[in-house]
Amino acid sequence: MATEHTGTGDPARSLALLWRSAAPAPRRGPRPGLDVDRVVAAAVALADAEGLGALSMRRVAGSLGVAPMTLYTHVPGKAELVDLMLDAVLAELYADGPVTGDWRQRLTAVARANWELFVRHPWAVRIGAGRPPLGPGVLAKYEQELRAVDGTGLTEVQMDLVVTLVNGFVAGTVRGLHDRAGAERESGVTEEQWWAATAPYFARVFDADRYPTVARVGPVAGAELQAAYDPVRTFEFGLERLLDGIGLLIVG
Amino acid sequence: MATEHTGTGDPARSLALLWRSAAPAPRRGPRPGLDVDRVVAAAVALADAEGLGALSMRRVAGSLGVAPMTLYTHVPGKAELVDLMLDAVLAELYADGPVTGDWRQRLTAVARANWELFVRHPWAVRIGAGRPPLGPGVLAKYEQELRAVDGTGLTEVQMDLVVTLVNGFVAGTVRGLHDRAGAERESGVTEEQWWAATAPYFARVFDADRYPTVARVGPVAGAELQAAYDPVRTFEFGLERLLDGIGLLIVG
DNA sequence: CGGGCCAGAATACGGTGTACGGAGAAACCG
DNA sequence: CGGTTTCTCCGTACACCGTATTCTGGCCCG
Repeated sequence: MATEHTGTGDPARSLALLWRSAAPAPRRGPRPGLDVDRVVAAAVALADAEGLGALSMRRVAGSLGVAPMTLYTHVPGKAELVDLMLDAVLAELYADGPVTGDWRQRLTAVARANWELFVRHPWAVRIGAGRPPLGPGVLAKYEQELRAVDGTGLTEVQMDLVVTLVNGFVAGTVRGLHDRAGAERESGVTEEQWWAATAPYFARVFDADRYPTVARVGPVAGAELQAAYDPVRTFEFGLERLLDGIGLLIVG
Repeated sequence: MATEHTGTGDPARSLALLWRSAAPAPRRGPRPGLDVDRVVAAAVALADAEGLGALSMRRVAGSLGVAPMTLYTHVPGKAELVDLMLDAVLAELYADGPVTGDWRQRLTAVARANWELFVRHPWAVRIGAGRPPLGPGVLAKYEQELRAVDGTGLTEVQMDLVVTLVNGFVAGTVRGLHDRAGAERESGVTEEQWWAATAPYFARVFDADRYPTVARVGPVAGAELQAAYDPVRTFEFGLERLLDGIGLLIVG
């Protein structure tokens, strides 16, 4: 499983690819049998199906029926491909139109939309986006999310901070969801099996006198959250707390 | 840059290593020139210095002056080594004693302690811990953090949820910090250089009429947050909002 | 003393991204 | 029309990765 970084390589080339504003199609030479959109779509499909760890140039090329080096005719490198993938899936957000309602409803919708996107594309949350691909998907997302907190009396800086906060919350929470799913997929061992295998040995090393609060809270939380599917419960619980806190900022 | 997963391999072996409760040292055979602690320390030092992407068995072995396969005498595999590394650094938390004060002060201290740990060990936040290494470091952390919200009137489940929420918030925010630092380290291009290279092309594709809110908010937030070092500001701002929200739950 | 145990390491294999250069197709231009 | 240029595609190679397997040599124990 790999974490990829955005924002590498030549900015001009990357932005041209993101906005599909590269030079006009060449006039000479053989007609291409492949284009950027198809490469990106194949890569997204592979990552969706098998996770970011399965995303190799060889695998993407194989799924397109071409040689690995062929991909480099269309994208400068793997990192740039990942930029393109991320921007492509972010473009799915708010495709049905902007979020509506009062500020709380709008922020709730923003959080849920992002959550659902990362559920559809688990790999997307793994991408270190310190230098986001400034493509149409990213810009549309940022625009719609800023609008969700527009007209609330927040300053521009506060608006940006709230949007960043909600995004960070969702990303962090959905990571928990995927960490569990990823561990299962990569090991082929379900959580129940893992715990069944681990618990006997854990019981041997765990000293309730040394960790009294864990001994009290752990079994109760474990029993209840196991049933309620912990990362989702965490999301719902956390979103309420976060919105309450943001509400104090907006409403006072 | 790799994201590693915790919780793989044989649970018995992993737990024995985590708690250093493996069978007594063998009596026969050559005296080991190496032990688990030294392997873990070398791996932590390498990851601290160069990030998780530089963490290969060959590199760790090289820093210890041994052949790569030698490491496998001491740890079953790379995944288990990563478990050990994570547990080792988490053991640094609250080493000076538990957090004190009222519930808000305690949670603030928990958040800050975690933030500072991840600043010291940036790689630690990259580890998908869906199946946490249940070693002394992880257990001590969980114990202290549960104590920070003990006696507040929250149920055991709520305690666990609040601890998870705060941890997720810190992890998500510090990732932003590291995403930026990581992009710079891997590309050798500072953020200013990157923006200087990107901005001219971005200006060409960016249409203010299509993204009016971004056009209004972006420059203001960018100017102010650039100076205030955005991920830290996000952390401070977000922590206040989050604590306000948790406060409504605790105090009503 | 000799056999067995054990740490260490050499070798090899299957996997990764991509540099480099060649082959062949298609367009351009004199 | 033919030579040159442009362009897509891809084979080969290299440096890197984790680790399976087997061999070597040191040390303990009966």
